Amino acid sequence: MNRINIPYPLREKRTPLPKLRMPRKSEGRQRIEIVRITKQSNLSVAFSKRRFGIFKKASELCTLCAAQVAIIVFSQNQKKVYSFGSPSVEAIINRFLEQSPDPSSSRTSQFMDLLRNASIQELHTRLTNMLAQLESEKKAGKELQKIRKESQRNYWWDKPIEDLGLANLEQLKMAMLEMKEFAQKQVEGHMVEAFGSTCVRGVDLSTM
Amino acid sequence: MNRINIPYPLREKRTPLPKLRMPRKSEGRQRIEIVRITKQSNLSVAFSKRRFGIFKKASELCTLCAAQVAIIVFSQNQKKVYSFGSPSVEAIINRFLEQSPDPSSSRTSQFMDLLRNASIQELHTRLTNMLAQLESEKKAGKELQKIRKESQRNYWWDKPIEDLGLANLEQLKMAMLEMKEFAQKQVEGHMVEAFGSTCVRGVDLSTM
DNA sequence: GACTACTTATAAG
DNA sequence: TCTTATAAATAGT
Repeated sequence: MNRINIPYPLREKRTPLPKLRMPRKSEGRQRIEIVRITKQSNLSVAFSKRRFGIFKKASELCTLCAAQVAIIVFSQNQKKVYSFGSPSVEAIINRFLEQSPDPSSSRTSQFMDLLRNASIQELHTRLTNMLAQLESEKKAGKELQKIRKESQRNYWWDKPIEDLGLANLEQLKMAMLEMKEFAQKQVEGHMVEAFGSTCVRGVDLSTM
Repeated sequence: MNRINIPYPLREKRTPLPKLRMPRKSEGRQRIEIVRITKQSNLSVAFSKRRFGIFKKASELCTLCAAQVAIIVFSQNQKKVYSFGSPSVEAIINRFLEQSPDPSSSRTSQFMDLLRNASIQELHTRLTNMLAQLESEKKAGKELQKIRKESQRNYWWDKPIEDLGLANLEQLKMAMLEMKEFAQKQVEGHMVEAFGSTCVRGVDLSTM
């Protein structure tokens, strides 16, 4: 990792004898699209490597910045759980849950809670997934619709993206409309705040 | 990031006129020890960058490997909490704690009710009005925006909710428009369903 | 809030 | 697993 990385074309020039130059032993790391990996073997190795990478990064963040971090990862089939926590997953979960705001009966508050905790990221992630899924499905020319037992489902946002149906998409649309409302509320709140009034707690929206 | 990285010594050789060669603009990234950063300013920026990096990695892991990930980060002074969750932090925490799902009290259930109770017509009307208002607010608020201490934040999702500025709301709006467009396309058109996956609950915990 | 030149992560094999 | 070549993250400016 620490060796000087000489681009191949340049290195090639430094090799006088074409016959002697080493053939590429590998194409090296290739850029990949952030789309569901289809090949199971690739998925497994990527999952391991990346999970490890994230945990390592988290560990570094804790040390470098005196932060407290908890990470929970469910594998694809949800058979396994991997976790990282400093000082401990449970301690951090408790802290996180403690500072949960009281449930409110107002629609806006409910929605704010949702947004605060997950929704933008969640929806965005799902959107990305859906687009990717749609593209690949188009490419593959598949249009098979499986009949499934909807009855055993819970809520659509708890399901894998590929399980979303038309009715669910309508709900998604409505959810997004609600988000717009939320945005407007924020603008209003922003204006108010600028004039000296305040509110609110310090939990933020999750990232994309 | 994607540009070819030509090692400086080589690039220098390719520059015939010494006078014209660019002086090093920076030392570039330096290796650091994974030890608590003492300088507060450095710590802050490192915290932001790395936190973002981890969340991004987590997001990628979710998409690439169909994993479910939750991350909670308490900042150094523990004044702020940052979280990432796909599908949601709470859903994953619940799974992690192996709590029995209680649909009637969950946020997703609240959200479901919220969606059920709203009429599309109503939301559309309100949406139209809100968009118009948002536009005008955006222009009118530019001045106020400047006055606020937006100083060195990078991404809106890094901010506590009360700090969302108009520009950030614009991004939020864009994200929502994006999702809305997609949802409508899907509703009007076709939805591709794939394989039926089932909800299993994780059992054995393993840690890194 | 952008850059640059590094270090680090990782896709392929 | 292990290596290689490249993509991506990021320390310092």
